[in-house]
Amino acid sequence: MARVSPRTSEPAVRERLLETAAELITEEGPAALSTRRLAQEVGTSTMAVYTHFGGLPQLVRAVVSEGFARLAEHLAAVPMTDDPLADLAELGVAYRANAHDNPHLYAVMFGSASLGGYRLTRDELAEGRYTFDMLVAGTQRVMDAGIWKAGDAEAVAGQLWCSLHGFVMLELAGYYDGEPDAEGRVLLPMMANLASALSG
Amino acid sequence: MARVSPRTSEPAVRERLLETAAELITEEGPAALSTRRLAQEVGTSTMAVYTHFGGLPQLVRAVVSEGFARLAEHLAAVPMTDDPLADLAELGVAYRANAHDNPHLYAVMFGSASLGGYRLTRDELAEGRYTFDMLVAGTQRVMDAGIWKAGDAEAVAGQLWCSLHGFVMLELAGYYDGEPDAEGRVLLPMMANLASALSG
DNA sequence: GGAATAGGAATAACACCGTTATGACAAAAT
DNA sequence: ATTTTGTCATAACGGTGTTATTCCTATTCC
Repeated sequence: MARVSPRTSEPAVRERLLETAAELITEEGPAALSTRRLAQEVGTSTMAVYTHFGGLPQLVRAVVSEGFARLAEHLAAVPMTDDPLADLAELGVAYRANAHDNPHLYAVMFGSASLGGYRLTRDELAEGRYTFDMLVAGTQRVMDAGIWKAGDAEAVAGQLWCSLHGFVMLELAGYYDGEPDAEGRVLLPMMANLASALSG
Repeated sequence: MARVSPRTSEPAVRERLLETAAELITEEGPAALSTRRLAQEVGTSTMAVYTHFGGLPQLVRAVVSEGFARLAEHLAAVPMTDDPLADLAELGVAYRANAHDNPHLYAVMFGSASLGGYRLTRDELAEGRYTFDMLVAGTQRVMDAGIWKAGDAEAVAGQLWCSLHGFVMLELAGYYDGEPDAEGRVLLPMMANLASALSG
């Protein structure tokens, strides 16, 4: 069984592997993450990756899991006011901001092709759906306030998610590079337009 | 200078490398593409990749370029009727169909993180924008017919592209796996909803 | 026609990668 | 005190992209 703490209060190797791996992906991209580089960075041997995670793919999955947690934190940090529609827009802004702060990590989270081309597991999909649930809740609030006509909040939030995710991915790919104010001139109008489609 | 044809009418090695690389990515994923595997498949040595393309990344760029060409073909094959709105919907359906037929290739085309984490060049972005231009033209037709209120067709098409791309990416990642009729229940309603926001 | 030349391709090597087997070592459990 | 168990270091295996070198062949020039 896992040693609780080896007397010394140093952070466990597992934690440091996770943190450093996330750092490497975030700062230098997925290609910079290798067992040898990681082991050197943490100050251990490549075996640590296998004793603690079972292999590099599983470690990446753990990093992805933390990425979803960060995203959830970003979204949860958005304050709820008495203007549900503005709150929903802020949710979109926070969603994009998180992807911008961790572009490589975001790409790994949703980019099914990267890092050996593994597919997301049921659990990872569930973590993504948790993000989606926040959009559903925000949409439901707008409907409950009578700003949008009542309807299938999941379907509407799904459309919202597609637009958000698509915009973020295109932006990360390099489109909108010549756009100085993508948030004000693309993201917000997009959400406003979706809103107008459902108002009344 | 490049030999025009070595007397024999066999397809040039460069062409076969390109075709086989696209096949490998399409059928087995990006991870299956390696210089040695490719050389063996084509019946040459790994050096061919370097003499013809300069390296694996450049070859991948060439494959991506062909992927954009395929996408353009798919979209150009959509017949234009006297119902511009229906045509635009068909454009979206064709867009998704192309991504479904070549999921790995589509992911490489837009997945900035995959295969060594290279960034798209200006030229590749331009090829993607050509796809975008088709959406702009389709949108313009709807506006010209008076179905949508006249306005910035580029902005509207951009929103359309975000939604389309986001939906396709999420679908390829595994969300919507439990949805038997994603086209009818997600994609088409999404486009219809965007349409209603702009009608009048 | 023969020689010079240039470009394509094969071989082998280098450094790196993920992974695994082996063994040493220290902390728990008995 | 001894056994057990989890952790990590070392070294090896097969694989990767890339490069230098060499050979060969087809074109080009005279």
